[in-house]
Amino acid sequence: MSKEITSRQEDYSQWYNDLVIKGGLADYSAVRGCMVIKPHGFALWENMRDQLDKMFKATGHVNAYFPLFIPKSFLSKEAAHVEGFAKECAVVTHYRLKNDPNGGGIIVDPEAKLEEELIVRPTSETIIWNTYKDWIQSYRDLPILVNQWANVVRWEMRTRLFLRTAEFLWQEGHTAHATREEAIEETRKMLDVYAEFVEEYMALPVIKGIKTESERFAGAEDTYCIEALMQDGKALQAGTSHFLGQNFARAFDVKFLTRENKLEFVWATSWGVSTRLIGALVMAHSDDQGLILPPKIAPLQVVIVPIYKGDEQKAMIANKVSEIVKELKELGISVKFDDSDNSRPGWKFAEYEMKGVPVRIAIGARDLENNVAEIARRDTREKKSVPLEGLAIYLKNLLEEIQLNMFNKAREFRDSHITEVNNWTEFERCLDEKGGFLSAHWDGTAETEELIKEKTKATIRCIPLNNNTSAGACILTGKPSTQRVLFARAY
RNA sequence: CGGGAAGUAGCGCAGGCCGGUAGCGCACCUGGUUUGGGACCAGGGGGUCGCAGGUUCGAAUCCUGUCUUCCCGACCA
Repeated sequence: MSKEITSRQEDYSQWYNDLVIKGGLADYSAVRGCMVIKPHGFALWENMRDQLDKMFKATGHVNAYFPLFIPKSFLSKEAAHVEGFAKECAVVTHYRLKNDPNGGGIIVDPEAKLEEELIVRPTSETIIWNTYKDWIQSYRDLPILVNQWANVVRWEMRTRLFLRTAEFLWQEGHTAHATREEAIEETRKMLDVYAEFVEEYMALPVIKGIKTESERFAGAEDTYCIEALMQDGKALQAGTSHFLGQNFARAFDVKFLTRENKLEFVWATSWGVSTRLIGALVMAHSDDQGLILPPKIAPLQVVIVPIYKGDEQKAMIANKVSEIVKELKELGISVKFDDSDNSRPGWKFAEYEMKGVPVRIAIGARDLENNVAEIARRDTREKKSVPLEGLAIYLKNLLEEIQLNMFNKAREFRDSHITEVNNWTEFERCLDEKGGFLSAHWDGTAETEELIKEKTKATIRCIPLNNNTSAGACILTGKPSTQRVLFARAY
């Protein structure tokens, strides 16, 4: 039992680390702040990526690829942008190594200094808008709807597997439009795509909202976001979509001729989700036995474990299982028959639970006699004997039910953790004792927001879209407020 | 970048105070018995003790430096 998981109650952070590592998603690497995404974790990312990619294509986007390196001068062209990212950039200063003449091994060749340093991209707005300048002359060139799947680097002080690493994988969409309205529409559309993906495929309910000025992306006019709630009551930003206005067009001088032959700056958006979503998935759904993955993106949906005495029984079971496997595959269900002799059934049960496989089938000689199999679902840990006749259809339905159940469970948790609070005492107590989102009035100033953050570590996660306006008094200052916003401690 | 903890076999750890040439559990290999919730017996392989210096006849152990990781803060997706 070398693989025990720290319980959530004992140490939530350690529980998370245990799940990621023992669930086979990722490992620490020899490189500071960087992780190795292992096959199981990468398969999960591939499933997420493939579905998102489909959704991007369905909304008219195409993929492209821009350089990993960004000339230093590019980054400084948009003032807010450089200020936001300057503190966490990896910088390439040289292009060659050589043998140390003093015998100290390989050193950086001091003569191979770059004329202009290169920044390893923390995001690609600058290199992309520098490129778009050449792509855009007239309104006929618009819109440009490009996405790229890439890695980016942000030199973080403190890292956590998937949630915050120095290098991470993501997609970044960068679009260019002729009008403000169209760009805003794009920004909102992609937020909807993210929300749909996260809710439908990751079974994770989100709140769509808009960020306050202080939480806004560096260089954006507006940042929209989807916020999810983790089991420990902390919020996690699951995706962002930015309306960039004409900020980058101005910085990179990207103008186009309108139908009326007037020269105007282009309107921009950018939007992204990252491997951080995997962290959200783990923290939102899993339990003390291991990962719980939603069927729609689980790398493996069904595992079959044979239980047998002797080769004869094993062969009989394998024979029956091959029929089941065939039927499941015909229904598009991914399935693995684990007939390895290396470990016993109980060990396999625990292992697949750890890895979050949604459904396990155990089948032994006794089951064959009765024409049944034991079906265990990961989300509720229920076990049930089910007739082999019609098993594939049963499993298809079960997978759908698990997907739905996971979403409903997460939504109930989320909904029961949005608390309206109306005075400061309540605010502090609710934050400490209950956690989750606090719906409260705020006077709309960055100063108050900052003060609340200093006092409680809670930030304004977002102003929900379609928020009801209601007159009230700021939770801290008592000044007049027109609407409630959502506060939470966050990852 | 501050504060704490830790690096000894693939993994988890003991040994360290008091220096004498490294051990336990799991995993691994061979053979056998097993198989409905992490099997058992017997035999076996594997470690210049994170790295670099220093003290010493002798260093996992003492000293200095350094790297890495985890936890808690400041910064952030």
